[in-house]
Amino acid sequence: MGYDRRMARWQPDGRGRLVQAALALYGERGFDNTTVAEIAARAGLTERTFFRYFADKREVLFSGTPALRDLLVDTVARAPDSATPLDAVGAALEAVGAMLQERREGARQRAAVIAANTELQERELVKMASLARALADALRGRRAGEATATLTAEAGIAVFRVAFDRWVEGGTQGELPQLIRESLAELRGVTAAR
Amino acid sequence: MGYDRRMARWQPDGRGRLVQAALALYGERGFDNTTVAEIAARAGLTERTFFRYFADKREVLFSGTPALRDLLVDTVARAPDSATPLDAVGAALEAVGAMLQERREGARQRAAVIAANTELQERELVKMASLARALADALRGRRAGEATATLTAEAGIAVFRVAFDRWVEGGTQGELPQLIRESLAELRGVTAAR
DNA sequence: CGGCTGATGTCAGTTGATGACATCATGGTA
DNA sequence: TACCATGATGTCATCAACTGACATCAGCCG
Repeated sequence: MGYDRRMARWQPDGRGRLVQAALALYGERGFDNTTVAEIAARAGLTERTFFRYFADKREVLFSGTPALRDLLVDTVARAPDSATPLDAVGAALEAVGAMLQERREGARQRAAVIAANTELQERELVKMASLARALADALRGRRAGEATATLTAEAGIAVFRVAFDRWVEGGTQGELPQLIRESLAELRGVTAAR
Repeated sequence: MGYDRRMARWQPDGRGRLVQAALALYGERGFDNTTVAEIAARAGLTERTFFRYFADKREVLFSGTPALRDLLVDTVARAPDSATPLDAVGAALEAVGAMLQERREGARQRAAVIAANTELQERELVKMASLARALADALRGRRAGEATATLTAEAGIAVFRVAFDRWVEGGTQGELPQLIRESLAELRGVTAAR
């Protein structure tokens, strides 16, 4: 009932199927022991098609990055004028933290896959760097100085990294947004004059 | 006179020749348009030999990293007990800055090659991350707390990045160690409570 | 009907990377 | 002296990541 009998030429959402297939295979057999051909096969597609959607074998794990970037940028932009750059970044990080606190299991599974492979860690660094750049741009949009923007953004990403690691390691206890607040406080302590 | 007439079977320092050849070719024709076979040929060696010295095509540009790491770690270790973690990191960064202030042209040439290619930027991020980890370890050796060590180290690397960019962009003016001091001061301003 | 478009497939080729095995000056040792 | 171990290199074969050129064909639109 309600079934659309027109034969679609292909199954829908090839891209999404590739993401799922890759995540599963990387988790089961490891990144190195998985070929692109196998991913494509599991998704009912071809190797060539995989490379149409993703620039390379790693990129398939990072399809969520643009959404994170948007959330960061929007949150910084919405911060009140009275907020310092670091305040605005803190709010943005907490927003991302809240988003990940849902998706909890998915985020951890993905983190485990990445932690198991150097090449994937490389790509993760690249993505983090791109988020830092986006944050810095957003701060410049708030009239922060060039160096201030870069430093605040990179320090913020470091804060996120620390909090995220704690979150992943620390079993069920601990909510990511809270861990982010704590880490940010520690950063403030670290840089305070004696 | 003093000429050693024993025919060495191979030219000396194959590794060094590969580094020079790669730097030259990457600079002339770009990283992508250079094959490993070409690098090896210019060095009078074989593709297979290249991969005995370097894990991959990029790694050849980062042979200096261990020296930097050692300098950072040693400087942190030598910092007086009275120094805060951030003070110690600042001293270490300045030491590296002084080292690069020599080698000036070499450092810039290398930076230009890396700036021209995404894959190389990736690897640079990896190296920076490894330096951050080394710094954090050194701080833990000074009894800094876990999070404090990580945050200080990563913030320090961010400071270095900002200073280095300014140094590279800013023509002849500006000494790297001085730029590092300035950037560190800006970090302190950024994180100061209002 | 007929042509255009977009998602996919097919095929061939380049290159980065790795394993297995060969070569042979050097340097020590029987 | 003769011999053998070693280490740096070479040769060959192979895999898998990626890329370019071209083919297919359902659905849509005029």
